[in-house]
Amino acid sequence: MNVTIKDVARLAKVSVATVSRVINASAPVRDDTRSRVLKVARDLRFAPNSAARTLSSRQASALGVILPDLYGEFFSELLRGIDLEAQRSGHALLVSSSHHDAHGVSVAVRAMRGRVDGLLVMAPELSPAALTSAIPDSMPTVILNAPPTPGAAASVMVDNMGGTRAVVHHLAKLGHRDVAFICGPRGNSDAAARLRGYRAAMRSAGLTVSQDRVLPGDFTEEGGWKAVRELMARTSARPTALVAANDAMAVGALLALHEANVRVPRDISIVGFDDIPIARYVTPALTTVHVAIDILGARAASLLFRALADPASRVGTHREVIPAELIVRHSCGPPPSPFTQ
Amino acid sequence: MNVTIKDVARLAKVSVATVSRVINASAPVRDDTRSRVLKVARDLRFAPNSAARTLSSRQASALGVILPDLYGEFFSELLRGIDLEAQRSGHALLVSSSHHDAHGVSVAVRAMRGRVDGLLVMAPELSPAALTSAIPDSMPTVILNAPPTPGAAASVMVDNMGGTRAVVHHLAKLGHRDVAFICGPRGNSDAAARLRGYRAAMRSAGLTVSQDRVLPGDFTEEGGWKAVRELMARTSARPTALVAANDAMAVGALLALHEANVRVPRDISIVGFDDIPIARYVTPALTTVHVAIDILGARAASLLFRALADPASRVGTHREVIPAELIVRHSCGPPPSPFTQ
DNA sequence: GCAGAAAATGTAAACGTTTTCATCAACACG
DNA sequence: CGTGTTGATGAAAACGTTTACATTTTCTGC
Repeated sequence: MNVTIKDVARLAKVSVATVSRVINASAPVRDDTRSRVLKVARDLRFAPNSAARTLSSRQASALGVILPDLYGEFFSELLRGIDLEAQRSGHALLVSSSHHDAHGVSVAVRAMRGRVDGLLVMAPELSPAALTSAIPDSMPTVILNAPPTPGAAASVMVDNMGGTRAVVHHLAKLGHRDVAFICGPRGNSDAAARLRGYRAAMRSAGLTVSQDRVLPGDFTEEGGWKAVRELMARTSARPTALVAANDAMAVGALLALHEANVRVPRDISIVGFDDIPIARYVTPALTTVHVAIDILGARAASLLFRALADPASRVGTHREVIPAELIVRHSCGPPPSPFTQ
Repeated sequence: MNVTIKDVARLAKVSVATVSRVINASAPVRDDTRSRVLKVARDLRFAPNSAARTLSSRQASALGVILPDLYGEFFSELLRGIDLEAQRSGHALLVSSSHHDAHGVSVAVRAMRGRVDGLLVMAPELSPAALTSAIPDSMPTVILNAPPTPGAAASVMVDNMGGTRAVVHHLAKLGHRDVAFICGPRGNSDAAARLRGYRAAMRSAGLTVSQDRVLPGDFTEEGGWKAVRELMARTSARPTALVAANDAMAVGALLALHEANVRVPRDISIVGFDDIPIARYVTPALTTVHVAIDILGARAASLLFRALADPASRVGTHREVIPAELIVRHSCGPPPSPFTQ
């Protein structure tokens, strides 16, 4: 078997309690004793067993991260931010993904019981009610990208509305009046917020949103492509600008427009959301909304640590919004003159 | 406190042993007893404490993943593959990144002691010797992207040599004779293997590699950009093709060439390695080498499970190579005629 | 050198499971 | 109607730590 604290104690001729005190610096120990213990521990390559430690101290020094998926750069950035913050305070990261429904999430949560001190949960496809019932009240939890949930200590979200609002204002300032929107998947809270932002901004710019200007989509490249194909097949006049609820769809839309020989931005303007790395490289480079995903993760982790340190802060449902910033590139221009169209 | 197995036992009027047997189906229990226990467990929302379970059964049902970084799509794909395989066999994933030196890796390894059954380690910047001393002999370990290491159960790696070889052959077939190479960071084993592949393929194509055709690089976009700038500043004739050790550098090189008004592929051909999503979207689309990173992760996890299940397979240092496939896009063409240059 | 205080160390009881071994009931067999 | 035999259950000992409490040692001031 592996070397335990008892082996160290025996060889250093002290009690296990003293070894524990040396290892954790949890109580004063005489210098000579300490160095003797340390030497034995090093020689034996002793490493405390985390399971035992967790069980005894009721402290796992680990965070659970529950994600819907791991596909694409969004999640690696998110994880990177979380990991950064977790490592600063000596916490390990237990990651579990592919949880799309309430059952999956609650299974994942149960599996984390006893291994983590708190939870970071992102479940955009779950209804608020489902989310509430999935998170355990015994464990501090921070929700990612969803409104504050009863039972959670806090929630961190992207300023979806602010982002789309900035986008629409930008287009309005360029002179666009007929701006269509490609939606994200039904039931996804980010998608819903972005649609709300679009509607609100259009209204505040004095523009109307007719029903046929809200196109269905699903956050995939193919979805954006299909939406544009459908739009192009119509006989009615086409919008002068297109707001996609995310970059992937914007990229797909760009492709479809290219195939239809519609020039961007001369004939039509297009904007995305997320600022994925690809956005910079498509032609024309995509005007979009940038969100610091790593910061989102780091803030969430840091809020969780706060809740962990201060039990009082576990009740109030704190809400934090990560700003979204308009990045102007080359996919938007003034609307084409009706006479040249 | 949280509800424990004792609470369930008390309410169901059985011993804790019986509850354990019901929960784990580890021994026969009479039907009526089982359903009584199950009902109480459900009512109490009992979830077994993993730490206690691990301590008692010496089985963590978790895998440790140690990575150098979490930056970019490579790692999310890798994690996705690992997670897929881990979830299939009910294992959790403990992820730890930002370990660039031997000390960092061994700290991470120690922190995992008692929380995981085995380790997946990727440490491209560590020397084989450092890697060997960092991995604990008490824990089955699979090495990612590095040659088989003494002490490890297995290693899974990308066919770096085969990939660059395919690239060079492709260029040679197009007629190129003067092919330069932009290296990855010094001390990185992938980078070294790709350089070796380039050298070997050049030799076998009967082409010579003069020292000034091997340009330093560092796997970053900026590194590729700088390498090309440096190349353009030279007074000597420039190569007709450029092999970058990864896509990021190829993208940077593309940018520098564009700035220098050198047309791709007419004036110079360029190839990358990795097939990152961006490769498809740059102009011209990048010819590169595709590697199924998720498969790499999944295979590694599956090898680790094998080692876990069969202690005998922990000794032989099994080695598995994930194929690398040439993807031809638009960044390569025949070399320019010397008369038109 | 001694009483008392303070510092260092030891003892043993948790922590929540799994698992070995013992017990007990039911049951088949002669 | 005893006697093995089997199947279900319980009691208690691990697992490797931390930590409250008890004990011993060392210091302080006289």
